[in-house]
Amino acid sequence: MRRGKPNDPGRRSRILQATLDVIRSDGIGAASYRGIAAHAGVPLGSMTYYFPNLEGLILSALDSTRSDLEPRYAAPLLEARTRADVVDVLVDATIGATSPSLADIRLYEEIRHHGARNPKVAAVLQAVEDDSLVMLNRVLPNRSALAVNALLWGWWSHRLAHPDTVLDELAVRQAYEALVALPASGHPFHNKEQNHV
Amino acid sequence: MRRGKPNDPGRRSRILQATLDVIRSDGIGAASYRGIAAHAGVPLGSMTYYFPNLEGLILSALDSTRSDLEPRYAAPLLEARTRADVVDVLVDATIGATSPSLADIRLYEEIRHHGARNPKVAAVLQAVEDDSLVMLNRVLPNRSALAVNALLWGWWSHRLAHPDTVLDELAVRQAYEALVALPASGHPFHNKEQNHV
DNA sequence: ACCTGGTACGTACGAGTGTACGCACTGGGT
DNA sequence: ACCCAGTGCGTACACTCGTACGTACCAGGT
Repeated sequence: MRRGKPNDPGRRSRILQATLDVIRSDGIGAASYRGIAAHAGVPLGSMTYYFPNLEGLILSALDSTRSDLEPRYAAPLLEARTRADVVDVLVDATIGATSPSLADIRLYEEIRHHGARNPKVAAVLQAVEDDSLVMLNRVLPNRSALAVNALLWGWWSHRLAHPDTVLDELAVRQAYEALVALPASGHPFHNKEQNHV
Repeated sequence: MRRGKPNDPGRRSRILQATLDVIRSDGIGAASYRGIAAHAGVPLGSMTYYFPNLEGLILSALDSTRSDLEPRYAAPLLEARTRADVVDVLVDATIGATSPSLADIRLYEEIRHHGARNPKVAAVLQAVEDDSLVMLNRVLPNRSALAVNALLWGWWSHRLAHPDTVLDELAVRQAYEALVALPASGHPFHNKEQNHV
């Protein structure tokens, strides 16, 4: 065993990755120094060296998911021109190609779950949500953005609770169409534009 | 200390209640035999006597929330005559008088959270969700019911993630109105009825 | 050639956990 | 009067956990 050398340079990030893996598969509650160390193939002493306390490690790992989430619908949303395009992006993010895997949804669930009690995690959670709302606000009236954001999480959460059933695409699509067509705040006139069914 | 006597007859249910209290305030992860025993004012030995293992205790406690959840909008929903009534009930269940407290939402969160990993809890979770969907299906087309159910949870979850901000009632109402007005499956005709803005 | 500061890690401690187990005590049957 | 099944509980064991701490090792300065 060789000590002292400026060893494995990617070790720190490997630990972070292993932390996310463990959280994804077994939850934050199962994220122990020893378990993560075994998963990452590093000795226990390395863990406390790079991350002096466990909470810091977990927070770093959770925070690193922010950059994973953003591209989920950031790019497609910016390209969306009509409201029908926006609906397509949302449907896709809910059940299509750009939608998260069940493991990823579980990971978001972990963040929400711990955010409800731990203020530091709550900050991460709000940051993620705000990123998402900012994206939506660029292409939707504010009320719609809020509702769409809530519904998106509702669908994901539904998938998690019913892993064996698949959501009907038409039901998902029509719901988004209805929300996207909501009038902007303060101006409850009927909008006339491009949401063909 | 008096032993042997058929003691406190309500002890078993007091333990269950204390379990829910602990879970509500500190989460399932903090639900230990010793902590619950202290909270309920019973000795540790009583815990393992009434509930030989911890998982059984937690499952029993979670399952007992089913009867608390149902009346949340069961009765009002059955009285709803028009779709506008349904919207009122939903808005109320989201942010109004019949809406759950943050502590209760946290409790549902706990159930969802553990349901994603523990099959027994998943069964409890699906039962609760199915109860809810059955209620909604009585007064709404099936597609609407699914979307409404997802959105309701989305709103609640939003409240949990943003405890300091209050949801705008009009935004909530309009979103439900849009979903409630969705066409029934297979018949995408425009509906003509009573959803005044 | 010696020292020194920093990196990497092995180990041990104290706190907390679920659960097994055995003893104390009782009310009812004989 | 005795016994005994069953209820209620105190205690201890085996284990896991986060973290503190000492030590081995190396590069670079003097």
